[in-house]
Amino acid sequence: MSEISKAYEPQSVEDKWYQFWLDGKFFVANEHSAKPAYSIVIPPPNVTGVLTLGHVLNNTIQDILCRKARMDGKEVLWLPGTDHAGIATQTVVERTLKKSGEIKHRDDLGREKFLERVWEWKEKHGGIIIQQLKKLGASCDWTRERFTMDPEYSRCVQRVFVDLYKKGLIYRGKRMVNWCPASLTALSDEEVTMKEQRGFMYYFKVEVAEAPGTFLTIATTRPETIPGDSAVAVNPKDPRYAHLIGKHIVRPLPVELPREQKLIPIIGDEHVDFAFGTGVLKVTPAHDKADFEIGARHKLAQIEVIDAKGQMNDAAGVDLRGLDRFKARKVAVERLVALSALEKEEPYTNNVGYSERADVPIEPRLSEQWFLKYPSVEKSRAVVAKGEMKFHPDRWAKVYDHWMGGLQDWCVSRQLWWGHRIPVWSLKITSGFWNYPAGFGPLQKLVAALRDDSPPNESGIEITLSGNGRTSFLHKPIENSDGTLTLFCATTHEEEAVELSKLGFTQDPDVLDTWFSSWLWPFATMGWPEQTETLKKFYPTTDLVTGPDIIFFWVARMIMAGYEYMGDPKFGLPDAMPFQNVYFTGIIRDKQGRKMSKSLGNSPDPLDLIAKFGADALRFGVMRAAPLGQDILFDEQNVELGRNFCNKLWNACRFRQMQGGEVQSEIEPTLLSTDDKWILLKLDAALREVTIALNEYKFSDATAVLYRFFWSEYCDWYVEASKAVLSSSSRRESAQTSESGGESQSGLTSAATNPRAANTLAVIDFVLSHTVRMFHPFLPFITEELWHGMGYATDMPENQGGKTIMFAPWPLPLDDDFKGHYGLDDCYLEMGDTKYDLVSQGRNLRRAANIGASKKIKYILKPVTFMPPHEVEVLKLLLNAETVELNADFLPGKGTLSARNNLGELHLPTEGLIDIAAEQARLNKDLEKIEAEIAKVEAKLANPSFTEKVPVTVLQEHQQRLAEWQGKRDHVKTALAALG
RNA sequence: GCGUGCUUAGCUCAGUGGUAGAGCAUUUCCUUCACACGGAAGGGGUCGCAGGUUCAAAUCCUGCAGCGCGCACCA
Repeated sequence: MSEISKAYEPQSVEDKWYQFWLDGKFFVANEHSAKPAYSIVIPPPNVTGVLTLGHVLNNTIQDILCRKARMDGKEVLWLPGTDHAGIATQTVVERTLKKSGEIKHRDDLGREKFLERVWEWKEKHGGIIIQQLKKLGASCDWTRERFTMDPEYSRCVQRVFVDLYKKGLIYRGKRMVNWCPASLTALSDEEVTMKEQRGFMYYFKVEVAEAPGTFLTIATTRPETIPGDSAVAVNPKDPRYAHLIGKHIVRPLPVELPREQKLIPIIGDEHVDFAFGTGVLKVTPAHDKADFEIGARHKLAQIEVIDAKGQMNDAAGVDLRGLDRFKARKVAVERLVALSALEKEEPYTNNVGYSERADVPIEPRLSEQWFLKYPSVEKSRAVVAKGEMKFHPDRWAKVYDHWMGGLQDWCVSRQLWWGHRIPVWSLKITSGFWNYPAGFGPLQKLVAALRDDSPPNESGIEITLSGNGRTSFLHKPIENSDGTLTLFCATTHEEEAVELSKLGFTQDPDVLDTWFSSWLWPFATMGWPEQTETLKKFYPTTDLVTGPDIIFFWVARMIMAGYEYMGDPKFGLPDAMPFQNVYFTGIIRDKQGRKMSKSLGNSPDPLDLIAKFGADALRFGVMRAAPLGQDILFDEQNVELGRNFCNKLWNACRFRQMQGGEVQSEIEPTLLSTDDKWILLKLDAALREVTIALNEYKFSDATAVLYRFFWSEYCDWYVEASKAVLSSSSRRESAQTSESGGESQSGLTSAATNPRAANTLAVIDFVLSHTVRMFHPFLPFITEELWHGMGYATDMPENQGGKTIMFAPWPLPLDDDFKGHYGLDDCYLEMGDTKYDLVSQGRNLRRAANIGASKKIKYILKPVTFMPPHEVEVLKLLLNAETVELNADFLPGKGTLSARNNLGELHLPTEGLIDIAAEQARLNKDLEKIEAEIAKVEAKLANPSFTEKVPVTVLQEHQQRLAEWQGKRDHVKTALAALG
């Protein structure tokens, strides 16, 4: 702050200090530190993503928590990193390559070449979001940055997969999965969102084969799947249809098939709701989850009619073959009409599952995938239910519990290339396999293992093929329908993989769901499975800050992984749970309440906002608008307000700079004014409130307190009042040039020679140095600049604020000793408040008298008790008065406006300048209000049950209030009378 | 259907039993020597609706309505 600009310019400050923090290694966590640990792992953003306002919200909160923890003397680890985001990243790269005309399909490049391109893309774009987080001021330990596809991290993923496979928790199965026809991969249930869709319900009739002339009517929304129907189901209790069970109907499609090939049975199944539709359900086991289960119960054929791309296949018949499923729906309806089978169609709205990522309807599809039965479910559920791990706001605990209570196995395989390839190798064998010549080392072992019919555990056995201590896990062979066997072997070891390949095994082509890697994040980033010092020091982490939209995707799964892998006693950790507190942010929306989205274009670029207003302003604006647990409607005005606040802080410090004088000198108790005591007590209150708000994760409350304290209390009242001291002292010595080196630009200062002024500056320094520290977690850049610029760093020990405000101690509320020593009695709060209230009233009189704000005027004060000259000086200054004349016997004449409170009466003679009628109207309005209040309180006090039952303090309060209102009424009446 | 949150000033939101608050917007005045990214003074609300508990309800209870979110889902 050598040159003090009139307005704060964040651009010239922010990059400088960020580099300073990096150079000083202030973000680096020391796992050997004796300080208590505080840790957060970042929710890893998509490596090729860019910063959004959601990230700003999320990471500002984490940064506030970390910076506060550092100031509290904790050893802080904020562990950053990025996520490989399988589908999203692969899709982006694929689309880019297609756009450039380089490929038509990723097959044109092949797996390896394609992956090379994705890595190139990652190298090019991967750093962007990290750089953006730095712009925001994030105090992450960048030396520990991790990526979910780092070699060490990938090994963790493999290790966990193989371990769960060995435990029998991961299995392969042909099941109905959520298939995304756009991304051509299976998805987990969590990646499907239900959307309302307007369509039609089609009613078509079918003939009962055994009873010609008898027809059933079937209602369906998906007539294109008729060729895939292998039964018609009715409820066995349905009297309309029960007698038909066991008979057959003739399926209308495909039309070209002979009648006998289209006969499908009528079955009875409790699943059918006979109140819905016609009570007759077409069963398509290959294309509907519920139908699949009915099919399984009744051993129905699974007829696939839709392929992976969502197009009809040959089995759908000549009419539909090759058509997209939605086009096929129209054609199927046309065919039904042509057959006179369609009875009616009605507009119908139903919910359809959409792929969250690709935004296309999911196609339920039979396919072979890897599934996981979740581990450590009970512990994970209990820890939250019992409140050992706390969710904020806690209602999310219920959501979590509900989900944990209805867990479905997790489909973890994805038909993608970008991700962690599944570490399972398979080989289809025939009987000839058993006759391999003996002595062919590894193979013999394998054969021997298999011949030993009864593997030691149910799911498989551990073997070594490479012979160097590495092992693989050989799963129990799976029998195929053609009599062959498929062997599955899982390993984390390269050498074993080589051996397996030699034997003809091939690795599963699929990769794992991205969340299968990120659920290990809290410990895989800290060196697991080694027993690292980092894990010992920083696990379990303290807080997790994330959005509720990923509570199932990520939070719940991390808890389970934590228990499954960190529960091992060898770690000697106090607890296996990955974090002690989870703070769920709101979701950022635009000011119309819509979600931020690229297609709507309503998502401002945080970097633009930083460039325009500064990072501190963005942080403050977002924090101020983000109450606990509520969605945030974002408006650029919030950021503007943040900038204004920074500017206010800047200028308040600038004002102090201009006074010169010694920095942070001792405060002399005997010289403290009521204003000094008032602001010190207000500071004390603010410190308490902010500390409490932060402990409760109430960031918007905290910013509101900062704003109120600094702007409304410190700047609006204290600084203005302090000018009475600083300027009167200068007036007394007005002829003198300041001795403090020409710094007295404003002409206010002469602190060096005036002890009162010097003491005021000491109070200002005390307040500012506390304020700047209290603001630092929220506004890291400007506070670091001021900390050094104001000279507050100089007296501090090197590691406690001397070098950087980051390690300056968090300001504690004033203790009783301090208050006693400086005479900070609570009565000064009221004295200040009353004085400032009288000032406000006095200014109001000026308005009522239509006197311009800059005109110096004369007030007469009739004080209730003795009024020290200094207080009169303050009043004079705050009222912008030429004089405030003390007159205990003043009797207001006509045209004199008056205000009063407990301090006394303030009179403003107007010499007929006022609009009498307007003033009367104003006073009458006041009077009305006052009398209404008096009536209310009197009514209460007149009620015996009130006076009998109410606590004494409340009673007294009401009595006092009545007296106050009565006093006001008398005053207004007098004023009215004075007007004539 | 189940769960959950919201409904308070024109807007965005605080306020969990005892005198209705903030910021923005708005009106008027002021470019007074920290700040016009500023200062001063105003105006503006029967706290979604209906009951109940209580001396006392924006606040607690019940019901209803509207908006949002999550989960489940009937073809």
